[in-house]
Amino acid sequence: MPVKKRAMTIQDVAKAAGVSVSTVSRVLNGKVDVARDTQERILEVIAKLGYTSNLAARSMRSHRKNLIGLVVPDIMPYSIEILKGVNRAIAESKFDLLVYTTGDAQKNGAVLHEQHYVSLLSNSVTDGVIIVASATAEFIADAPIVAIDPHVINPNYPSVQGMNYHGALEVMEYLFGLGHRRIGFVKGREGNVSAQRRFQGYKDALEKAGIALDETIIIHGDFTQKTTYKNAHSLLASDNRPTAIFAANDQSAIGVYQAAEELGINVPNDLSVVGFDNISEAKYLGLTTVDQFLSEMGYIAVQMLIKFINDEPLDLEIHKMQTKLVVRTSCQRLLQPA
Amino acid sequence: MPVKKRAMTIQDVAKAAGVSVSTVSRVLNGKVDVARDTQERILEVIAKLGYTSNLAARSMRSHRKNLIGLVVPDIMPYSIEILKGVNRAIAESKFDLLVYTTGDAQKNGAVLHEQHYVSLLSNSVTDGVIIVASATAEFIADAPIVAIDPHVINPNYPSVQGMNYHGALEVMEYLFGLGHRRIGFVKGREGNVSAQRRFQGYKDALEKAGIALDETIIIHGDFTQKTTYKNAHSLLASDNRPTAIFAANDQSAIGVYQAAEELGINVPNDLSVVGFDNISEAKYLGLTTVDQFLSEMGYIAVQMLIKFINDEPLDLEIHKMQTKLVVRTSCQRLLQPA
DNA sequence: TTGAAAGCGCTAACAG
DNA sequence: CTGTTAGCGCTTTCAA
Repeated sequence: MPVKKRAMTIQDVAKAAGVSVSTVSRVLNGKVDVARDTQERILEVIAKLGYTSNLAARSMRSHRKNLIGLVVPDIMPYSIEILKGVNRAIAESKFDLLVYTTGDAQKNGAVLHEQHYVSLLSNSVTDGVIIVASATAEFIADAPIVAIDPHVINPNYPSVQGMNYHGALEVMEYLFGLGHRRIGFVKGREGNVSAQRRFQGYKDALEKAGIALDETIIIHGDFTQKTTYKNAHSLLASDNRPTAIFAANDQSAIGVYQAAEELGINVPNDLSVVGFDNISEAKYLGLTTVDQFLSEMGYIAVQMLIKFINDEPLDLEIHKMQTKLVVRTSCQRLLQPA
Repeated sequence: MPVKKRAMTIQDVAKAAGVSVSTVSRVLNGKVDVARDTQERILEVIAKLGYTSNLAARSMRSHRKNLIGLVVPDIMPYSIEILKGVNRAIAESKFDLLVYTTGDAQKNGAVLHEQHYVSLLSNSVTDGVIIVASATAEFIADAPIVAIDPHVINPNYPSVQGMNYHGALEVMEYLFGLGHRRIGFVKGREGNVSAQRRFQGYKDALEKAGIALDETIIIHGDFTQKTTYKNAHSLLASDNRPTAIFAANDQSAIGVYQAAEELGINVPNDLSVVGFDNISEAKYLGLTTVDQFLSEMGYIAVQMLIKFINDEPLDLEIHKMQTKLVVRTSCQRLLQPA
């Protein structure tokens, strides 16, 4: 059976210490204008009673809570990667972290509720909130907001974004450098900004290299392994097969890998496969992945948010991180076309 | 620049809709006794204004918050594994999740503060809390508590525990079945209950098999790769080398693996290595791991907690999961002694 | 240096 | 059906 004692209030402490609630409150908040012995007595009582102040009540009256909120759609590989970076920054700061999730983006009729969760935290309990992969454009909030990898970009609040476009250019250049000319692409989820950026990078790289876009070597996908696996078969089985395939994310890359394997096509000997993102087992399959440093994004977002909370200007270092660290390509595993 | 509009209150809504705050509150809480058109008007205003109720204020008055708290020391592989299971259960429930962490177990002078965080959530904002890998024995809390894998077991509140002892027995039996007789052990962190249980399982299994405990093939460790790597060298290099090594966790197993590799000892051909836990890259190194199903523990803990919150009895199914699912050994990779 | 008292935004009786 | 009112536990003036 769970413990269900009634929680103590500041009143209980006051009574036990024989003082008024306001005096206890002063001690609690480290105010200096309390007599030494009163202070000690109160602290003793607090310790003995195991009293902890009520977050809700406290948040309601005072402004600074030393708490940062993070709203994520779920705890899946993508969010987890970001969480790791956020955690690191939190550990280094004097803020604690409150992660809010419904466990499933779809649970309560989706996107509509993002605003809800943000205000839930920001208006009450936290000093600021970070929101991951949001599709909402505008937020009403008491406290500062930083968005990570938002699906739609709004100039009204700051965000940390993956370098999708430039990452894609880099990958293509690397493939060109290896001698590939016929490079297929697996598209990401329809309407997703990151996916669009990656595709744009692919197309622009082709154009710059003077290679015509060949629609027949473009595979439709939705960031899932399964869809790509299904959609990749016919292209891989045909004579039309490209020498390399660039997938919009690592899951898609795995899908290609599985389809290839089933058809007896060896990766990477017969076919080079690169995938964006680096959060799945793709790397263990010998696939090349483009690391977007999701966790860096989380780390940076916290730093930015803390600056905002403290009303400090964003310094150069953070800007640099923002633009430099977020993408790094690691293509060691790719081979030249057969 | 972050958005910093003043947050709306229920008063603003009431004013805008031309009703009293209590009427708005009723609509907000889905009470039935509100006229159709009043209701609609209020909902419209709420939507237009983008109003969201203040968590802190709401929590203070009403008892049911539909929110479950989870207190974790940090967001590291161990906690993440549990988080995944918690997330799954949350997604299936009508509760949302609030994860609280300081980012680093050591940040504020450690263990002392667990009680603090628990009451922080449980006394105010959540309907119940799950606490991971706690070292605290007693909790004072308003709401129900469930502990996951506590370092010290207290009969006063329920906990979900990994089957450390039985898992260890299973591993040993499997190794015996393969013909191993000289089986080394890498100990876990000193004073950790799980580590002790695993070691006890090792010892008891030996005894049951009529094999004397050989202290010389026991390696000291602390659950880290590095320590084990350092400590394993001399044993692996000696003639005394066992045919199999059972490590208290996966990190330790990796440490053994690295040391072995460096000495030109092939795993698993020359030496079988099994590790408890299954959250690191151990599996990709071809090491055998004992899956404790950390994520299952998280899943179960949420289910238990929800039962407590709803004052429902724990049903058989949960009990079964509690005792049956938590450990599964998967030893396919182990070979017979050379 | 301390206490009394006024709310923070909200919900829940209690009247009407 | 709706408004008035009394707090929830806390911080923060304002007085003493």
